[in-house]
Amino acid sequence: MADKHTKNADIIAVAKAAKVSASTVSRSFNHPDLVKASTRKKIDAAVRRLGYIRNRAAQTIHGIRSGTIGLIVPTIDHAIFAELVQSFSEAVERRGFTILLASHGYDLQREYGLARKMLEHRVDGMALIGIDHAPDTLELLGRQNVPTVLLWNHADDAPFACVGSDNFAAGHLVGRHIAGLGHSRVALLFPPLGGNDRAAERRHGLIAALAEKGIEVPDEWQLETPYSIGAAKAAVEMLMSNGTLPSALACGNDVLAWGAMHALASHGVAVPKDISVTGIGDFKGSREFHPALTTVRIPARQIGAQAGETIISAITEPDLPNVGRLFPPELKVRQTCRVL
Amino acid sequence: MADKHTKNADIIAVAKAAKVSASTVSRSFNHPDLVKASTRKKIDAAVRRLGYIRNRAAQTIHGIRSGTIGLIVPTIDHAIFAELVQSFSEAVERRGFTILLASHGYDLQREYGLARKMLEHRVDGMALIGIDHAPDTLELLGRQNVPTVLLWNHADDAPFACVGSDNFAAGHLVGRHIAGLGHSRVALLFPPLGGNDRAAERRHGLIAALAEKGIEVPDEWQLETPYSIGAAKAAVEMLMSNGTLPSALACGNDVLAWGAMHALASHGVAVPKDISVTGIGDFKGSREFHPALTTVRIPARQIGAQAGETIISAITEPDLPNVGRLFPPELKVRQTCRVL
DNA sequence: AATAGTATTGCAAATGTTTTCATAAATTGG
DNA sequence: CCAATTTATGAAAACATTTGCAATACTATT
Repeated sequence: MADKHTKNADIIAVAKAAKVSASTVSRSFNHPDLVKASTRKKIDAAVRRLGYIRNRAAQTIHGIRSGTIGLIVPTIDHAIFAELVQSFSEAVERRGFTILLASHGYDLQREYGLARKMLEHRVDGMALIGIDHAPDTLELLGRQNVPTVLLWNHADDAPFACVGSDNFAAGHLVGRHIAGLGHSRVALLFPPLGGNDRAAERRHGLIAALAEKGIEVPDEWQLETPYSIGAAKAAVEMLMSNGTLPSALACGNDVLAWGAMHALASHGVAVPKDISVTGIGDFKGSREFHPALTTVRIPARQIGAQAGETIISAITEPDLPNVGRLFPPELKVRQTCRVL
Repeated sequence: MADKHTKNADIIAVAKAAKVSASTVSRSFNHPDLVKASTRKKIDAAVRRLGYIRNRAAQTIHGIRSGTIGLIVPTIDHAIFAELVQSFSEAVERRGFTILLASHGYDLQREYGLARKMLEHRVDGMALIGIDHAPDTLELLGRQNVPTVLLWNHADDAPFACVGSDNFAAGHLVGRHIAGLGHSRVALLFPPLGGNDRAAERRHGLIAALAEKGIEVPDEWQLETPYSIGAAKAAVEMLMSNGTLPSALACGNDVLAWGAMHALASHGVAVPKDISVTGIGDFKGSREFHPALTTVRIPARQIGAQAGETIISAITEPDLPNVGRLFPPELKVRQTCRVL
């Protein structure tokens, strides 16, 4: 163990140890071709001997990039964003960037505060989930002129480049599928819509598709629960105890659908024989579920990876136009729906 | 929109706009009680007008804390660490810190590189998963004298404070439970053990408990698959097609158990009638699963939250001894095991 | 009204780098 | 072997802050 009271080495200590100037040390890191091989060797030796670690903060105040990207998500807790965070982080890591991560719990005002904090850290770019944000947040990001990308949802008129799917279309896809199968008595299980434009649009799309076939969802079949297996299960158990079941249950995402299916299974209600169930998302595990979940695929890994590429290129090539990308949702018909 | 070529305001611009010196502006942020209320007002107005955002990089090179904590996990992809990351991040956010997040995919050499990068960013503290790390990593952290906490696993002789559970005990708990139920023909489903001391210890504990009852696990029943529902399902399907089934299947974690149960269900093998299944972890959803999964609870949220507290206090009160905390694993007997 | 004390502010140095410019050293061509 | 290049290095300024110290402006006390 090095003794505790030694200041950690700085570039000047290295310079002294290698008997060169600080400039040379700096150059040997940033433009190695400009320094003689033998000097570089001496420097490398000194670096190792002293355990020197460069100070990015000091670089950053020169306008050099901080090498960090701010990522603010509603939550990391669930399957929902874990995959996205993972693939996004892998993509930016590959280019030498590191992620500053924070979550706001679907509170867009907290999101603003977090965005500010990330700007204080001088992140080189920002990634947010969804298109709807507090006006403050949008103005802040615009004014500070930080490359920004919006993930998970997509719209042409969004305030920044979007990399995501069309959530209205995703909802519409399930709605049309269910209606097409002949279901008219359908229940909805969605999360609270506040601060969650993705869920809101899915729901709109779903209801719109049903309406096109003249189907309406009665109030008592419009269930709302937080994104959690436990809450979904409880909600569906409540539904079961309250009289007649619908013939189909459309869930706002796969996690909700899993919870619903567990509830149904433990009460001996067979899927799809007695009731059809759909999710949205196609999370890992939905295909393997028994019965395999009919859902709409929103390719989280691809979105995360692409978003990483997009933000990196916005950072490293600021002159290129910063275009987003739409990953169209895709209906995955599996085993949880039957024709009526 | 502000015009793009205006430099973002710095503290001097604010000072000019408020007709005071930069020192006063700085003081008004850091020691507001030292500046007259009226001056503070002028400054605040200028800050708002110019959209000034403090530059933490510049503060950091003064030895002021960066306000960031490095968190390096094997992966964020699965349920496994998502909950932990979430609760850890909430805990440190509450104290005004932000997380720098990276993942190494169970490659401890990559972990070293990531740790280095985080040190370049001058994180105020570091959190790693597990106790085993590359010697380089340990030496680096020790030498740089960065408060460090090890998550998820626990040992008294660990190189840094641990906040986690006893994974050997966790494995032992299931082993004893299964053996106690009269099972002697048991199969194991575990992830690759390289770079994963948690899984390795669970497995040891499990095998030790079985051995105490004279039970051995034949080679062909020692299954290994990555942590994924899909891979687990495939492995168990393979197992089913290869002759006789064991009477119990002990899985290295709940995700693996879910995959196994889906495989069994889709082949009409009833749990627990035809085969008993156990997990480890007690992830969200395991209790709601149908049938409810018998597993060992490792309280991810508590561990994450406590680890957050621990690292913060190690940072803000460096003189206090940096002690960890053990969350003992707890057997959750539910519906997936039967007595033989 | 003068003094002592306190509250407020500004100046300048310091933090750890990078970079521009200038200088010194080495190499090349004749 | 000298001049002309080219290559390698160092000095100093710059980056955006904070802070110790000194100076100034108040307030209260007599």
